[in-house]
Amino acid sequence: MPFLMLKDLPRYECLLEAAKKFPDLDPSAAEVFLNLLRTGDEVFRVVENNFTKHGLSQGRFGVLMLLARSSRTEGEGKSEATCLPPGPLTPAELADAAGVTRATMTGLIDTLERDGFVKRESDPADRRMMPVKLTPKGRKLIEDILPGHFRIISAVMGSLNETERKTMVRLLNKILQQASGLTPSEAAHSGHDHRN
Amino acid sequence: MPFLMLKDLPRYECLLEAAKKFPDLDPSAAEVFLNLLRTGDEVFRVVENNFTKHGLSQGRFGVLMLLARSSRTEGEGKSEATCLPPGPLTPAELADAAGVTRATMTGLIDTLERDGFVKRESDPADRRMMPVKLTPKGRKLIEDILPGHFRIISAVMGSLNETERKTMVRLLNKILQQASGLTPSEAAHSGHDHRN
DNA sequence: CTTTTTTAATTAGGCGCCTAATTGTCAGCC
DNA sequence: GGCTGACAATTAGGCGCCTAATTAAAAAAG
Repeated sequence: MPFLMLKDLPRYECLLEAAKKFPDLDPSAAEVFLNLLRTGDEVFRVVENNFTKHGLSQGRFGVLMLLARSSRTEGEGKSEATCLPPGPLTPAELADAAGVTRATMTGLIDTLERDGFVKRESDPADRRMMPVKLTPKGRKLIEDILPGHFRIISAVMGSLNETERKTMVRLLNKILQQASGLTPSEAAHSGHDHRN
Repeated sequence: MPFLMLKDLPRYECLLEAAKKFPDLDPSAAEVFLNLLRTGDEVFRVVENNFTKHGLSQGRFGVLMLLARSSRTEGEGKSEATCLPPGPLTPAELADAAGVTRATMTGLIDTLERDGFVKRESDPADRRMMPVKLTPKGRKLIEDILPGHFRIISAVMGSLNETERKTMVRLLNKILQQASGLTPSEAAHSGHDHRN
């Protein structure tokens, strides 16, 4: 999540000091904000670092995961373990599930296909569709990576007990809810909507 | 923090189910992990969205902030409100403070200078140095953006009370500590950094 | 049936981030 | 003096992400 966050966060006293010049600055809110992005960045780097060893990135890994989750239940009736519909997925479905644009997904699939991890097929029923399938090589890669990936996640969260984990999830979701309400382009100011 | 995280996180039951196939998967750890990255991503998008309206990005904003914090105290003795040494900063100092490589910083300064927000100067004492200074235009931009930026942060964190904010910061720091120990540069013994 | 609209995927072009290699400068040592 | 190593900044090339424009095909409207 390379987003240029400060390596060394300002101390809380600095935020208090800065708030004197900026009445809109809420020191404790800013502190949570900075720590959230800083920690997210660091955790992101740790897992991405692991992917790099296998020639992947977070984005490429995400695509393979979605495909693996989808195709694991192929032929079986339900998708209990994957919570995803079975069968190959289209670039549009992958983009929506991953939260990136379709143009971005095209690029990801391009390189994944070039490296032999996935394969584009054609849908006879609708020739606009280009369903994507995992190749055996891609399946092997994801299965090789996953155990280590899970161990890393477990290690990173290892200092939190179950109660703390529940608390984290609850508070993160509160923030996510608030942020999601502000995502649609210009809901910037608190409460005022001046669209023409 | 565009890192391709799942738009809809797997439900906890799905993680439990998946753990049957992967003994290394710790469901509650994975849940915190997914929520952390998802929330970080969303918050990142909200603030970045605001920057975009002013023709900035998170990275460009970060550089301007560092320069503003540094130059605000120029001439005065201390840097209480900024916690940064006064005067212009070199690309290397900016890169270290921002947590990006020097090559990345060169690119950021390139576009910021092209747009007239900063200016490269030359250091007569050491001609390798190219200290960067904020232009009046750059200073005006950052001062125009900051109030809205602070209001957005305040709004995003608005649903957390002071106790919850303290808890978040404490738990995030626990995670950050663990994660920092797993980054390769410091993870190896002796903490020496061979980058560059 | 033909035209228009919608939709899937891609292309084109830009920025931010990276690593590796390069250029220019300083500093130490013969 | 001249050589060598360290360091600042940059360049070159790649990936991931974006928006806007394009192409092709299906669906809807006349």
